[in-house]
Amino acid sequence: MLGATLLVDGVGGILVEVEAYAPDDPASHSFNGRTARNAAMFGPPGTLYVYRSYGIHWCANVVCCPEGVGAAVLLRAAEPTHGLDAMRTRRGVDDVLRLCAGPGRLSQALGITGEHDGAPLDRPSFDLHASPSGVDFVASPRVGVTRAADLPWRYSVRSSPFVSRPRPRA
DNA sequence: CAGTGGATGCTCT
DNA sequence: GAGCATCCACTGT
Repeated sequence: MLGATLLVDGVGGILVEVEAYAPDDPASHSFNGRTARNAAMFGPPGTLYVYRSYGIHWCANVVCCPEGVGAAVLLRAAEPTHGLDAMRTRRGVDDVLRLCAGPGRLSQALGITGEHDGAPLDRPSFDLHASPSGVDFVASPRVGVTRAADLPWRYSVRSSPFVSRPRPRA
């Protein structure tokens, strides 16, 4: 996922920070099995899983495992490349470094909401372009999780200024 | 810069 | 009724 370009209605950028959530992972929404909320996590690869965070924000994940497994990758940050004006309007922020730096911010900038939960990414209005090979990345602990906090499953493009805070080491 | 607290809704106990 | 895979504004150095 790192280095891939994700666009929603032509607006988006290059993914520079993601987090993995596995089915046997106490921090994963799928840990206690399938429910109404997490059903999209059990869909086929390429399915979008969107949930509401802290009552306010939307957070977007991409299913990257076979159907029925219940695993997904949280999209945490992107480097804005397409539709900067639309993103600035949606975010109410001018600084390009803060448009997509964080899962709630990224979803807001790309216009992703609960209506997109369960949507397939290989169809309009989405565009997902594969990353170039050989992306240089760093692994670090996941942000904001209390269970399985030791797993270094937050992956960031090394030295990218577009990642969220707290900034990963090296 | 670091630390604190409020907003706010839904899921699961 | 607790607990969030968060963000922003505000405080004090």
